[in-house]
Amino acid sequence: MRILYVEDEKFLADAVIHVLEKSGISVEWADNGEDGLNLAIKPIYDCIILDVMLPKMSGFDILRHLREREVKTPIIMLSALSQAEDKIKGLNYGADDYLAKPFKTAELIARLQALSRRPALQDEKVIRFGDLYYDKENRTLNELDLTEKEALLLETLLIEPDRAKNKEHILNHIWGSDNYGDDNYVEVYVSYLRKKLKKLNSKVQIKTIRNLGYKLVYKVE
Amino acid sequence: MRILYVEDEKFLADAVIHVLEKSGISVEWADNGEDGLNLAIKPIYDCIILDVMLPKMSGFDILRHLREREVKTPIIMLSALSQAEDKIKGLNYGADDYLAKPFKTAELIARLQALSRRPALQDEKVIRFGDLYYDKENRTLNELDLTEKEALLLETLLIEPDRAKNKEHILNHIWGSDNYGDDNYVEVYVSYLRKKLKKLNSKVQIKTIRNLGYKLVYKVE
DNA sequence: ATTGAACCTTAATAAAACCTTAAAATATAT
DNA sequence: ATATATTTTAAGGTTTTATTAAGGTTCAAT
Repeated sequence: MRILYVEDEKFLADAVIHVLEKSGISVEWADNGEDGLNLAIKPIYDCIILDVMLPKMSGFDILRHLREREVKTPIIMLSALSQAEDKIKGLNYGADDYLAKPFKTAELIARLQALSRRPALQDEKVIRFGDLYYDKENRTLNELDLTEKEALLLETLLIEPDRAKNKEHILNHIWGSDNYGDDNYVEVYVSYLRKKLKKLNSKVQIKTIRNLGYKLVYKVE
Repeated sequence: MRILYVEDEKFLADAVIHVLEKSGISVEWADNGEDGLNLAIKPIYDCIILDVMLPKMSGFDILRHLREREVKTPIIMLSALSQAEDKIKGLNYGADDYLAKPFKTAELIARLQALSRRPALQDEKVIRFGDLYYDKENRTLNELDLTEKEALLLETLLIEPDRAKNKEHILNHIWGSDNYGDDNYVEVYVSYLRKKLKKLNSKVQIKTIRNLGYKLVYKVE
């Protein structure tokens, strides 16, 4: 997935771009409204994320120009003002979604994926996450081979990596929804996968959220 | 699109319904607050339009009840009073839009469409309050993990944060209504949650209102 | 000031949830 | 057919969280 991100706060932009790229989303960045509009016109993006308050030209203005020229790229507006009024204004001008600042990047990713319909990463041959490099085709994680179930577990966790997955979800994904397997299956394979992550000296870990599920985290200290 | 319209002025209602249906919007009508609430609870509407002044139960009351039960259907408030105060009140209680009477039906339709366009905006995964950032999905509060019960307590307090919740209410919300637990459960978890707020250096506090309950406050000095 | 009720905090115990390991069963390759 | 790898099962251990209980503090009424 390839997106355009128009945002003038460099600090925020850096952080967001970092996370998005980690999730396999390729990001182009413009730090003002004019550049943003010029890029946005090109029909190469799967989605455009527009901050409202921008130098030279506001997000609303860009939005209006784009819709006037019938550029159909899905657009998500970002604004510090969570007022319903602003929300309405953006949506009336033809934005597809609206997110109030500050927002959780997981939320942004979820909405990007909702808009782009096809669950990203799904058909990628290779998935990067943190210092990990998973090759689906060869079922290798960095220099280690994974078994089938280990690989399926990893793939499950790599779909929307910021979202925790519960055991039932994982069971369905690996053993099929008919099979009402034991939670212990999951625990065992989480344990196996953790062992391999450790062996790789990866900074990626599988975090347990009690009663809720598991998720991948990239430990940056 | 299917909507619920709660309005006691029959003459107005007829006219509005007529225009909406002509635009392909299917409308159900309730002419008083009580019926309105009973219908509104059903998660089958794309939007609910609430008049403020209603027999038996005001639009604000309906709104409050709905948000308390975590009904996420988008809501548009209608009021003869275009007072800014009323608008703020409605939006604070969780209305998504506000329209002053008299209004043009074209305006209403535009707003209905704006609201229905947004994809699943209603199910917020993240709740902000003051300097707090609660991520329901990952059960994190800013950078800290919460346990299940802590999270449930916080969620309870975050529903209509301006209203104090008494211990019984909290017990029901966390331990279920059948369980007639000890008030001390609540006190213990309030204490735990306070400890985490302190650790976060948050300006949000849990205020005790003796004999009445607890509420969140955002301390701005 | 004294008192009792409501509330707070903390620590211990109990109960779940989760983790790990290894043996048994099954599948796969040689 | 045998060896090897993987999956399933099972058991026991570890950790986290929930509950209980006890003693302390605050508050408001007298």
